[in-house]
Amino acid sequence: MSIQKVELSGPLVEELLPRFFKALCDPTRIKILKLLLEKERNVSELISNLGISQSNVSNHLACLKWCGFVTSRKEGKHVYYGVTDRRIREIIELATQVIAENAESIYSCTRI
Amino acid sequence: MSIQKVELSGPLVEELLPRFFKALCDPTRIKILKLLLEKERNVSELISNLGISQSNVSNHLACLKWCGFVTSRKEGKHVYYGVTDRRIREIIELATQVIAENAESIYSCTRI
DNA sequence: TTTATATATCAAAATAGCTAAATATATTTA
DNA sequence: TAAATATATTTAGCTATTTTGATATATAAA
Repeated sequence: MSIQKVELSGPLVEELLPRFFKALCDPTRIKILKLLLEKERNVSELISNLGISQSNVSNHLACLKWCGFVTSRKEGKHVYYGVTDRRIREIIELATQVIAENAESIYSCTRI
Repeated sequence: MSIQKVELSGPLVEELLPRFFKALCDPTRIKILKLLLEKERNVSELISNLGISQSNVSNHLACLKWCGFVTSRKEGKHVYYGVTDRRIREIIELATQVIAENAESIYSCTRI
């Protein structure tokens, strides 16, 4: 696994960054990520934890997997999902810190 | 400036995290943030850099300011905006690293 | 104080994303 | 192999967000 050269500017990154964060801006996907940051879980476990429809969970998982947030492995009838990239956790932790200091204004923001 | 105690779980964070990332999931807002990470700029400078309507820029700035991503100061007729919280840069840099390693899949994702 | 410039706000049209139901596929068990 | 279980995909309706145009406000210059 070689270290990638990261180009912080340029059209590619400007197009992909919003797509990346789009994966994080849905309440259901955040709940899924937090459950998967605790431990690996299969789809059924996620469904019962979240209390939402199976197709909804699968759709969100497909999105998270496609964009590299989670990985999956098949075990019999079940498919287990997990968060492998430690930077996902870091990003969520940093965001949580900023939120802690701006909670009221973020909560009251009607523009978003 | 005291260190905040960050509660990583709980309903508050689960509600506010998606709102926080919503601010980052729009292409125009990302472009604005990247311009402001370079240096402080006023609204007119942002308009000419982005090539979009004035009301659009102002709307996005209102959103970014409300949620604590940017700060503003008035100087005569102009209003200058800037990014003060270093963690905003860190979050975008971490995301850029992950993107660099998943560029193709993120680019091809039709679910988002 | 009138005019021009800079920025903000609001509402409506256009667009994008989420949810759920139906259906498809794959694996296990009977 | 048939039935049951687990997960994935597709589509359509619904909802939320973005953009734009019109209008408002505030400052500076004439």
